Amino acid sequence: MTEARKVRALEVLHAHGKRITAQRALILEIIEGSEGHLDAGEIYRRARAKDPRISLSTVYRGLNLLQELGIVSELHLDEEHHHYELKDETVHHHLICSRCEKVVEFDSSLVDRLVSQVSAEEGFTIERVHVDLVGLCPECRAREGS
Amino acid sequence: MTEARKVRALEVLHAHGKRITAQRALILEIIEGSEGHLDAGEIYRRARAKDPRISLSTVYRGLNLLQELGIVSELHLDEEHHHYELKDETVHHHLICSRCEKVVEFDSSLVDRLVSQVSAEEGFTIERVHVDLVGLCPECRAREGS
DNA sequence: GTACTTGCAAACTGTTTGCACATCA
DNA sequence: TGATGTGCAAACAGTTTGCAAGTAC
Repeated sequence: MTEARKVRALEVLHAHGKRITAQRALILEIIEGSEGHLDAGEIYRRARAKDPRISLSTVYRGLNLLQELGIVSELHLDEEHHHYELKDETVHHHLICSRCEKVVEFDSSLVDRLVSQVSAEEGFTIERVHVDLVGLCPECRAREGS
Repeated sequence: MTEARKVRALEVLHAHGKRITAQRALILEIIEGSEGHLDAGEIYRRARAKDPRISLSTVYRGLNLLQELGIVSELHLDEEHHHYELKDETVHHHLICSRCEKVVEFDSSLVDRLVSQVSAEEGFTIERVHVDLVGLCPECRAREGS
């Protein structure tokens, strides 16, 4: 099933006249099987475990291509680097634990209401919506004591 | 009035045993009189217009200090660099024009409702909330035609 | 006077690019 | 075979740091 998404992604590559190389398939596989939200460095590290000869620039080029074709999205969860996830049909936003960095996805109709309200008030035509909530996840809060 | 905020900021500096240098005052002045949301490079450029001898590292160090003391906040409006604004008592979020890069601040009680809802559902204790809506501002939409 | 700040240059991190070689269709 | 993709090294942008000289208090 998650496998099906990878196959679909590879078809999109092919449909755009791009080659399906071992490296690209590997990058997709890693993003797929990872709860998403990895950064390029981490994808590179994991890729090297499977194929020690892959280069960091190939990872970046692969991610950029996948992004152009709409297969993955680039996130800006923190200030320092980009993170990537498989693009999903369902819109969702991110809850990020400030201690363990875990990312949980959520969606809420309140977001849509917010967008309608703000766009009506300010006259913007909204194209993209980013909602990131940062805080302690239940596990870290428990561990935290207090 | 906006002047008053700068004075207050300088007092905070002083209260923390930090010196009030011409460079720090200049950085504050620039952020103050700028509709906010400048990045370090732009602050540096404007600072040099007033004091050609200021260095980029001084700007970065100043911004980091101001941030540590809670006087300015660092934003991540786009992927590439940090932006800074004077920290305000009132919470607000950002509407960003994808064409002219203009930033409009907004707030809405729907955001608070969203936070309560999500934190109740997922068990997170929310510490920070980022809502960024990206789209065309009214002016750019008009100019755009279509 | 002395601790804090600055300017400069050099280091670092994340990301992109030029180029020769490899490779898939 | 010819267009595409890869690996490597070098280039970049944004940001940070070490150090000697300068400055606020």
